[in-house]
Amino acid sequence: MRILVVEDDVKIAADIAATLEAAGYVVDRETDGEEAWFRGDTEDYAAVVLDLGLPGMDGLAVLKRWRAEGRRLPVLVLSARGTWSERVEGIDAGADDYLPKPFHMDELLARLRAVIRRSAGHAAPALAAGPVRIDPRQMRVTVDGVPRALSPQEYRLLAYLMLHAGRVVPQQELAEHLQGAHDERESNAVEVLVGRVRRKLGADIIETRRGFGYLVAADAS
Amino acid sequence: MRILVVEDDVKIAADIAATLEAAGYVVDRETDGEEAWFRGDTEDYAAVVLDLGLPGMDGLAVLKRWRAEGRRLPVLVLSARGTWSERVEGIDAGADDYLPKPFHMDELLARLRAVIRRSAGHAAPALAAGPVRIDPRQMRVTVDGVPRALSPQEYRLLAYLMLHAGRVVPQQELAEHLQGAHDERESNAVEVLVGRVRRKLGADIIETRRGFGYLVAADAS
DNA sequence: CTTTCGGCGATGCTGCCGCGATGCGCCGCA
DNA sequence: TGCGGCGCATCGCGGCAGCATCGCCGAAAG
Repeated sequence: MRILVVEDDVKIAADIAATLEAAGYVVDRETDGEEAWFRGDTEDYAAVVLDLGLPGMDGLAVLKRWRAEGRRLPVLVLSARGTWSERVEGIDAGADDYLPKPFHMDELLARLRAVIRRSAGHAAPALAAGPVRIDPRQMRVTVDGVPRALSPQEYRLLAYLMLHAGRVVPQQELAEHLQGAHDERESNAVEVLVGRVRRKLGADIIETRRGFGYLVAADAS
Repeated sequence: MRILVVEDDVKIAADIAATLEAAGYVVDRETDGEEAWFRGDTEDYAAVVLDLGLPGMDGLAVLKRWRAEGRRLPVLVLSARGTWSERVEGIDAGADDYLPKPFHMDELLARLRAVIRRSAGHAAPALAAGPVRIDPRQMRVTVDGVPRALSPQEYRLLAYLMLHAGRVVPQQELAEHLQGAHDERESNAVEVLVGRVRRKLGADIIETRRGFGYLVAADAS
């Protein structure tokens, strides 16, 4: 398993590389954005660990360029400033997961494994839960094979819930994911959005856990 | 949610405490490093806000001592000297996040929430005692495999008792854990809650120790 | 301009949770 | 041995938080 680590801070890069190598991966290191893009484009990696603050070309730009070309290799984004808006930006740019600094190496390993496994399981990373299927590349949603039109926000809500299928997601986490700023409970935006998705896809897709959050059941298979 | 604030500057500590309490947390304050270590070691906090410059025992030493003992509670480190080397030092010592002074209270709140959520999602193993199982991801409780619906408070009560299975938990400790506002015994909230959990899960799950507290038996295996 | 989207306030409903009242069992005490 | 105090169980009720739904409107996109 080859992993590309893109990180300009030498000390952090060395730490990550040591950890990954101890876990049995083969690690290539890169510090410059442009160079990183080239290597990710021409060589074959099981995954990329990508820092956002880079010389040459910004990490987000590298990621977007890969995605624009159709490169679908798993990318785990690191960022020093773990604000939610940045996280949304990273995910929107096509990151498979996001890890805010500081992090524990154990967590990096766990998430990296998850990302690789996910990409290995289905080459086309389509999410499915019950009768609902999501094709993230086309941004299309089908229920029992019948396509349904969702607005961008509705799509993001559903995708986030299905990405975390089997887990109760607090409404505050949803609110932060959809629009980073607003923390205080001053609107019912999430509830309205859930209602709209339910009307379009069916009421039984998203389950309400009063006082906890919302839940999309994971496939029993 | 109980938070331990370790900060020797009285004014700053008061500010932080006021902010956290306004956000709904229950705050314990500590100024001495040695004392802070003891409280963090013996009591149950959702997170710790830890200043580095302390009398008695240095903040980093406190943190390292917790980690050396295997205490995994989330720690948010504050420091007046926001140098990068110090930050690395704090992270290496096992801090979950680092916040250089001066900071905005909003940012403290945001990071604290992130730290708590991360620890809740990651470090929550599935609990089991007798026929009762708790799935923290789905916030769901099953008895002999049959799911039972619990309200948030009921869930927290049961989770706390099962986390401390095999130990008699005083009801005052339960009351403080559920919501520390009410100091002295002026209500029977805990007793009512225990009764409701019993009615939903079975009377023999939670045992009463008159005059001492409540007990969930640990698995004999 | 038309249309869609997303946010907001209003309203109603369900069920959570706190509280007082009452009852029961255990203990100490005269 | 009867009595009263204490700790806990149980019940019912009311306030209100949490959520669903509706309708409106400004903004942005086509």
